[in-house]
Amino acid sequence: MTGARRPHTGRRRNEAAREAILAAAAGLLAHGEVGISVDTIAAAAGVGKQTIYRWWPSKGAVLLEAAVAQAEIQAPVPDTGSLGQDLDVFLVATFRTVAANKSLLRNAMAEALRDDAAAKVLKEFAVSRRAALAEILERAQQRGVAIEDRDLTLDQAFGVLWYRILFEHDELDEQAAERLAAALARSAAG
Amino acid sequence: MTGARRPHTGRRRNEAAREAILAAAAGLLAHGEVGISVDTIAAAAGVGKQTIYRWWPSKGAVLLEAAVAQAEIQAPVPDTGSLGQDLDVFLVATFRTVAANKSLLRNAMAEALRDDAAAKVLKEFAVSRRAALAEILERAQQRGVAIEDRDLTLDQAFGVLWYRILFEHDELDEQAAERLAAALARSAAG
Amino acid sequence: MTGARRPHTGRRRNEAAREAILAAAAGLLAHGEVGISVDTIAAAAGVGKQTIYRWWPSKGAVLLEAAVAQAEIQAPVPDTGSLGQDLDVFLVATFRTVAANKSLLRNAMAEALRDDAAAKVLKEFAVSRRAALAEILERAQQRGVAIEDRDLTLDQAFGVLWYRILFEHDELDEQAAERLAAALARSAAG
Amino acid sequence: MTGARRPHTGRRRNEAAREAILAAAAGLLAHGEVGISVDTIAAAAGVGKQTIYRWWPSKGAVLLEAAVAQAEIQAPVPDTGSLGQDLDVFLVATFRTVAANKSLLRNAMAEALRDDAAAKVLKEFAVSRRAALAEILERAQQRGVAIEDRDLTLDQAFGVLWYRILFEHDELDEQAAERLAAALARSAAG
DNA sequence: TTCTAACCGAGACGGTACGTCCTGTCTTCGT
DNA sequence: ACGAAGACAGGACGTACCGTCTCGGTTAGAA
Repeated sequence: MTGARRPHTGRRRNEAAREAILAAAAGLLAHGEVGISVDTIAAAAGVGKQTIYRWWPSKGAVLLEAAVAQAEIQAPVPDTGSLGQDLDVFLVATFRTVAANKSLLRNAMAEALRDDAAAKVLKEFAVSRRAALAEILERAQQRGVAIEDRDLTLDQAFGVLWYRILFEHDELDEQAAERLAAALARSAAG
Repeated sequence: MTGARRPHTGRRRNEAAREAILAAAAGLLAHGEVGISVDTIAAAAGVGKQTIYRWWPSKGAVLLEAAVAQAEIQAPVPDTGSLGQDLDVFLVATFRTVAANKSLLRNAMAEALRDDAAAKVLKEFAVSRRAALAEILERAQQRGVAIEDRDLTLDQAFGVLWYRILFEHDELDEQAAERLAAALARSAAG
Repeated sequence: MTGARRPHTGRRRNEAAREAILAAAAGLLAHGEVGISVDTIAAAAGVGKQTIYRWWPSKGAVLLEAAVAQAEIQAPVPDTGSLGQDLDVFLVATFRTVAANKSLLRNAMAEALRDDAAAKVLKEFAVSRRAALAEILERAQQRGVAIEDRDLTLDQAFGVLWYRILFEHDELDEQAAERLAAALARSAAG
Repeated sequence: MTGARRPHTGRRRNEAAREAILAAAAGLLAHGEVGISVDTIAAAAGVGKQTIYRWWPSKGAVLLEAAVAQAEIQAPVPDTGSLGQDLDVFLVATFRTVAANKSLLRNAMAEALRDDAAAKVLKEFAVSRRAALAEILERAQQRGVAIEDRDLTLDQAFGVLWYRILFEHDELDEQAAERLAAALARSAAG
């Protein structure tokens, strides 16, 4: 990765360097490494360490930004007209993405637990994901479906997700997503 | 803490030293410290570093064992004859203990994500807590209550718990426990 | 000593740090300490331990370099026209310097016996001192004085010196130097 | 070496254990090892560490005693009636023994430089060797040979010996011994 | 056009923690 | 009382990493 010679951009920020850093970080995170060091990221990106610290406040912040950028789910919020189906589509897509980025997300959480700047990024990510699911519930309510406890429903969805990411005791496959969707539909619109 | 002179026990393991180490580790964990070092633990316990490494494979393993020992919930599995009530009692007690040990559990997870030995201890802890809740559901089934998906119900309970421990976006109070208990009762015995 | 703030030198080696390390090491050596630790040197020099290990292969190598730099005798090779007088002047000066640095030299030898890198430095020092004395003998030969066995004469001079440094059974004063000079003159130019 | 089962001797000191310790220490010393630890000696001797510390004040003391016992030269003080011949015989025998135990003696000196108890043993050894050579000179004097400076002559002999042991710049063979003997004869009885 | 300020790769630096090794002491259990 | 075994407190070792700093070089845009 070091080989990619980037042209200097004079006194403007070098966007290519920024991308190389995030790419290198994402690569190391996804690879499941545990002790990722700044030197390693810098070397993998072919970048000086200072270039990292010029733009991010700490190692954790870089890793988190890389993780979030990587895990950013393309899954658009579905709108099938049925709460059950919306939940199912959303969760199946979410589980799929998460399963593909599991070690990255575990690493992200590990960083967030030690680094406030990283925690902030992870929380923003979580908030944006919650908003997507909240929209689905919101629409159902507007259609007249009674939702018992919206926040708790969101916690249950993402709680199960993160619990399985972190404890690895059970699968993160399509079937798991569908069962969770069904349970949430029962519980929310009890 | 260093002052506590312990009698040597010759060529048998010194149980007092073991306890001093776990107590020191638990104290530091509970205090919410983030960068707990082995030297700090050793100094606080009045112990040589080697005595820690003689009995635990890594720093994470000590911290986890200390955390688990500390968080080990006394809450006996309730048996009120009603699933809803059992869930309520169990979760209220669990939330209370967890709230009192939140930073300890966050630290524990941080260690577990970096250290396999620590992860093992945390998983054993999780398994034992799941077993307690599983017993409640089991008894309900034996009383004829139809439980839709037992494992998923357990994941929902502990998922919400850990999600709130780690993301700190919402309370871990009695009311939250009761709302979760109600939702689980609806969802499980739909 | 720690207080002496040194300016950073960017990516070039910081010569001031190098000197601070050698000065700190020499200070500890001269003080007659026996168990000099790298941490102690680093602390005394106001330097990180890694800065020592970046430039020296081992503790012994630093200590030896410091010892040699310190003991490097200013005594210029005398040229009085008489072998006996040259020997006398050289040995008196050498004995004086050695006596003033005895514990430093003992420490240096202790390191050299345990550390190959240190041994190398000590040997280079010994070679340079031998060369100085050899020059005196050489000049005497050119003047027509018959030297029986030059290498052995050198060994006798430095042998007596080190023997007294290490075994401390006898003085290293001016009188001793003069008696040795006389004996060597007798023996060499027998 | 551990295998050699020794019978317990009840409450009397076990002489076999003492010998096993010295033998193990001598073995390690002769082998040229540099970082000889007490555990290593104890294990090689099939002995508990405490058994070593019960009888010797420090690691260095054991090693030195072992070294001295090993190097103890059998060479009886010769009495040929001629100073030159006596010196020759004595030094040739001494050099031979020393050459065979060089790394042992280097190790011994390394210990002595760090351990006072060891230094004491080494000095006693040196004194006894000096006494042997002094006897030769004494007898020559009684025969009417004028000895210029007896102590210095002793220093020259043992100085050259130790200098070559420690700096390893030249041989310790028979020829070296003979040349030294000749030089000393010239120098002493100038 | 020249100057200068911000960027970049590189890597040394002070400092903290790691996990290992060793010393000399202490205690148990067996002879 | 002694011996084998080995845990213990303490402390040094050499390595890894963090975040800061400076160097020497490049380029964009202000003077």
